[in-house]
Amino acid sequence: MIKYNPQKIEKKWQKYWETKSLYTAKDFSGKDKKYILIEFPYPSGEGLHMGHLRPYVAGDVYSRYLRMKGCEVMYPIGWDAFGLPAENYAIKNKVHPKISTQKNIDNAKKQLQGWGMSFDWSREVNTTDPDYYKWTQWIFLQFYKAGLAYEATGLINWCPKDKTGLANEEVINGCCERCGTPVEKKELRQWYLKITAYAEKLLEGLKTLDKWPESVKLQQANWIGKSEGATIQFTINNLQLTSDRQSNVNLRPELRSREGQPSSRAQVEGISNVVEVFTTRPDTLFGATFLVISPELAKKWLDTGWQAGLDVVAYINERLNKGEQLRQAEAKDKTGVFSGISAINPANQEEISVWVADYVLGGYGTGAIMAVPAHDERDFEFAQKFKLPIKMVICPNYPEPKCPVLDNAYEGEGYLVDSGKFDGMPSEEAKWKIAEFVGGKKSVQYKLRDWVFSRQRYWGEPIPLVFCKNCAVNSKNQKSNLKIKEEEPNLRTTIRDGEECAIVPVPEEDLPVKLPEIEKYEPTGTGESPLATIEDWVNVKCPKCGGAGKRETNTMPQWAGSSWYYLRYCDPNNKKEFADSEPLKYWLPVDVYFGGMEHTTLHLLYSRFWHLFLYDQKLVPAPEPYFARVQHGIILGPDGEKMSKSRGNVVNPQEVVDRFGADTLRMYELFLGPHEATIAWKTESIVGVSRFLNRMWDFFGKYQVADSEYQGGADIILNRAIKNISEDIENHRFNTCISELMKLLNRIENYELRITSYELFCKLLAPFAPHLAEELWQEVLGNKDSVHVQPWPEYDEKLLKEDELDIVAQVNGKVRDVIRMTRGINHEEAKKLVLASEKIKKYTEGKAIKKILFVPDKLINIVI
RNA sequence: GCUCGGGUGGUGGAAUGGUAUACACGAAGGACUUAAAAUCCUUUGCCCGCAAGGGCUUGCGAGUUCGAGUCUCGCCCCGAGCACCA
Repeated sequence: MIKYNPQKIEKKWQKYWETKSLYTAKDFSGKDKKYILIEFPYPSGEGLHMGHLRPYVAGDVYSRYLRMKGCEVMYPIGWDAFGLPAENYAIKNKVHPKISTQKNIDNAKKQLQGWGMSFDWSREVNTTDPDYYKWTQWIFLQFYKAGLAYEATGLINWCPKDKTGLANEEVINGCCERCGTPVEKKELRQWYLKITAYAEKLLEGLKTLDKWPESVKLQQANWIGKSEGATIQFTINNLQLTSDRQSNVNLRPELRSREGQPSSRAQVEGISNVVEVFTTRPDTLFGATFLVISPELAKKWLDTGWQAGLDVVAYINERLNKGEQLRQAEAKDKTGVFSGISAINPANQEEISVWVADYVLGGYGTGAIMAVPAHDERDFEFAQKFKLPIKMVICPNYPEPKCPVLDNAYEGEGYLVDSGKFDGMPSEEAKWKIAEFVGGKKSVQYKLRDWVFSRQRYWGEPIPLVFCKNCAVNSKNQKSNLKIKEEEPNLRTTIRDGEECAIVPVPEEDLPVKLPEIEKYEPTGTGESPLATIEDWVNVKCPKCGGAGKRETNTMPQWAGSSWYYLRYCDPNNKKEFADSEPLKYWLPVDVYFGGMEHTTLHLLYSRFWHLFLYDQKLVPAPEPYFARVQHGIILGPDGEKMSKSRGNVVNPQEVVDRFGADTLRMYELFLGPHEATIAWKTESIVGVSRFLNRMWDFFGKYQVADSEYQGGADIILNRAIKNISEDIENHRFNTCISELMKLLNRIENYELRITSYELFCKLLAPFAPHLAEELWQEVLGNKDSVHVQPWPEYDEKLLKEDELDIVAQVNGKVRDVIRMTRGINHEEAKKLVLASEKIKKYTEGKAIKKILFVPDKLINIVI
């Protein structure tokens, strides 16, 4: 007998599938469409690794299954090819990223084909292809025109190693998501996408995603972080202003928080100087014994004329200069300083002190809080440290003559005490009553920050905007002189090199704005992009007036191209639009999106945002892009630690392919454990799967054309396998699919089978081990077409059940015997059989039988 | 600290409230072989027992139920995410 030689047969069938275009998806076919998506890879120099294998195999098995079920399946692939590694490689080796990227793509493509992936290569996209990023730029301009892309200067996260700004989502534990370097805060001019405008829609949309894992929805909801409360104003008493500001007190700077959104308003107008705070507990207002403002807000006060004590100024500066990581590390020990200012609690008119402390965040709410130490853990700690009054205003029980002395804050609900006319009121009810009483306004706050969208790096999509001084002047003249009807509604201006410039979007017909060829890719580190040094690219005719303009030199983050790639797959070669509405209508939404947890609050949130925006622009047919999401756990190294080069525990999938073949690799990966679990790779266990495939080969090798008509109980075994495997694939429980296949072989090995049963078994194997199944189907069973276009077997309900089965006999819930009975036996007869059992008699002898429970075709329980 | 997941043999893991430990790895013994590898057969949760057989067992403790790995409550441990968000 010829031995199973995976290397030989796998190459053969991969070529066969390619020439037959077996996996090309047709638009508008009459079949039930299924769009299966995996997160497209970054083509790195290292090639693809285990982290790619897991979702891709899962998606492949599912796609192959659905095709056999008769669906029109699109399982596309592309390349998320912009990004730092290619650029860093270019800096080191003086190779243009375009070239190294192409090399890596070719290599990765070979790998994927070697794994037997049934991707539709005719729809391949590449984010660095100008025909692709033309549309990334075009979508950016739609954001711009809608007022959702804006420029602002603010304190942003800055990675000192990658020398670029980062979005909030890219900071993991105070470190850069890419390189792990501690992130710094830097004051920079940046482009933002106003994702906060979609906070509510992003949150609401989650409720419609029934087929998403709860954990993913929860994580996104937490990240958006909605809180409902009230803003309340406190009057300040004795704010010292510098002499030159004394006469014209107007402390209302264009206050924008560190990421550009409007935040704190320190209104010091006329006689009444006011601090506004946000609280979710207005019911505790009578217990507010001091105010705390964030260093960020304090700094703004300083900048607008507040004359604070030297110690206060020193504290503010010290805190603001501290790195994010250090600030976080010191979080346990509260710091702060008395500002010298006092304020009036609007509920009881008591004078309270105002403090500056960095446990209050500048970028959230108003940047200032009312501190209620009795009912907030953090305020309590601060009050204890600085010996500030702690006044209890909520008691868990009422009426209670005395509230207990607190050794920590009571944050629960209860009844009001010491709160004037509100005494005795339930705290829940008091919330809005007190807020109203002091003229507070309802307010909703989100943790979500606007998305810092510009990067100071070379290898990304140029932001397609031009700055024009001339246009800014023209626009002013138009405005002041003639009231021209055609006034540009969207014309906004910015300051460049100290001069006001109009922001002019590059017209659609001039897109894409291509990345220029360049000598030096090094980031400048100053916050300027390396593109800024290329004079003849930067200097450009203004598309509006034809005068001298300058290009925006920042590029987009890697998340830009990946925020809409799944749309392009629907219509990858469209020259006129990012995708035509008809194929979009046919394919969307993505039916199942396989991917990793690490993207939950990055790509998965960003692309939902883009999609919701495009929906509002009537450019996509539905508000949510992904109908179902399936997340996988990471595969650890054999030592149970995360795979990493420095640890030396990296298992390269290629080694497994070379030794055992792709089918073994695929099946072992699935067999490891539940798809969503984190599991260590165990090289010595692979032989189990390899042995199975070898036995499969031998089993089919015994096949003879002289097939027997009678195959005994094999029909029941096969039918049950069809049912179990189908259900497990539908539920993405791939590990039990593999054990079902193994069980099937174990049970059926010694039967003589009909040819149709061999065929059936082969089809069940096809999604998992596509090469071996094809070999058996065509070469052994002698079929002329591919096994992968055969209809998936259906099971026969009648054949699932055997005529005789084992009924469990219990006494007091403990199994004492197993008795063979005919199917459908009734209570009376089953009872007789059980009571006649010697084993049962032993337990029931001399005891009174209280009752007998009967579960048809399952068990009998005798209670004594 | 808060929010989610989890804790089942030597290991990875299986089990619509109904025979816990399927499937696989490893281990032990045997067959084939000059030998080894490969392959095949047998055993393999723990304890007592020569055996027949019996008892115990899903992190710990309680509860609901005829019956709990599965449901409820409390505790312990592990993993992930967020992290002073007022």
